[in-house]
Amino acid sequence: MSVQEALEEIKRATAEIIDFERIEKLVARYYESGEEYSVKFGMDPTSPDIHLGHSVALSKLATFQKYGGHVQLIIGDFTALIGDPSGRDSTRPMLSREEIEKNVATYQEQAFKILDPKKTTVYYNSSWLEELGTRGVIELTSYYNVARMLERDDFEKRFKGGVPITVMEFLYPLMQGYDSVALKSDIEIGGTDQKFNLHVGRTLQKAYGIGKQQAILMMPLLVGLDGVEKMSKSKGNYIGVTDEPKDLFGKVMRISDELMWNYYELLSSKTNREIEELKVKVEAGLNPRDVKMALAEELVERFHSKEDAVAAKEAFIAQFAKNQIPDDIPEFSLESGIWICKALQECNLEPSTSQARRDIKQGAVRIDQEKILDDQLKLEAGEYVLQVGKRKFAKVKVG
RNA sequence: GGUGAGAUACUCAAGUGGCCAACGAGGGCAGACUGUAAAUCUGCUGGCUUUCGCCUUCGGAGGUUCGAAUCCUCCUCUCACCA
Repeated sequence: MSVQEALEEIKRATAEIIDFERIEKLVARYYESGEEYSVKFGMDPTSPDIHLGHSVALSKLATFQKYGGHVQLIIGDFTALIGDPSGRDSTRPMLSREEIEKNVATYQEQAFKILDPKKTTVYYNSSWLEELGTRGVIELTSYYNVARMLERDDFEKRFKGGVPITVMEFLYPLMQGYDSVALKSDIEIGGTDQKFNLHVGRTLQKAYGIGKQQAILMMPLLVGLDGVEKMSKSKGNYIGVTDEPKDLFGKVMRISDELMWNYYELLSSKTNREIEELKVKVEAGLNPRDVKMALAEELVERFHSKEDAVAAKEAFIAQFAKNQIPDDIPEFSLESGIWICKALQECNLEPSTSQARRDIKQGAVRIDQEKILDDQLKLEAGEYVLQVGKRKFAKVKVG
């Protein structure tokens, strides 16, 4: 792979790059002399739930690792105590030590499913921020002024809107920036929402005179399953990295064809050339479904295993292409003569008997593949497979 | 602190005494069509096996009334303007 191609891949799907010339030089130098450069990425262990959106930056880091980048993975255990104000309309609640430590463990585990451990060094920013001391903090704060701090979008909105901003929150970007000073990072990656913080790192590197300024590479926010809003837990449009293989596979299959390419660029480890080839094939008549399946398979393999990926794919084809009943469905024992609506509720297929009635009327309920329309039906002794819609199944033993 | 406006289901938002389990939109679920895609069309979207019935719900607590989401009182919270 040529330097040019490597750079193209680094640039792929980025939202914005500051000082790309520097990245060009670093990569070129690696190709000439094999000398590595450092790529910094900070993870704030503030939430226990990680979804694909969080893995976008990690995927980009993995790309850098292919082309001479050594990753500085910073666990923001100290800054998590403060809470990143980015994109927030109010002060973040502080987390306890225990919560943070628990999150750190999950984050690290997930990160190394994507990153090459041989080309990664993990740092805890408490290790230098804690010993900075009051004197150090005061020095740090002298390098930035209030007007510039208030320029940032979210602060400006809050300030104008009369929503309180604590002085502590001013410290957050300074400390994240100081990480870049401490580690003398060459490049830093972050989401577009990190723009301000990333710039502070650049500014501080200059102020402290470490002899270089980091290039900045910003990744766009991943769009969720609905294809509109950014992926987030609270919107319910997320794909969790700890989702079961089948769920993960199924969720990826539910994204639109358009969005699929976006996911490919942001998440897949495929090269630009490979992705281009896929696009050409689809143009030529290949069913986009098959391309989507390949993506689903890749992601399941990344977060679980090769075997899980193959199994998930087979199960998917059996269930949806061949209309077979999946084999790992939950089983329940029920009493003879139970009302069908009650049974559906008992098996967690329906939230209420009222909802069950409505679904039966609409022909959404099947017993052993046979559609039923009688909402007064009672189940006699025997074994049945109950189904609601295309995705919800339960095996029941009546009697 | 003063004045005014507001709080309705997952979200936005109608409704100002009975026709209200509550218009409409979005979202969600389901059906048709499909590739579990998108788009489109259709239905549903509080609970309860007496389902043209019963019960609970319109910020909270009381009250008026045969009857209240709607009127009155107090409370809580949000927003706007003024100071």
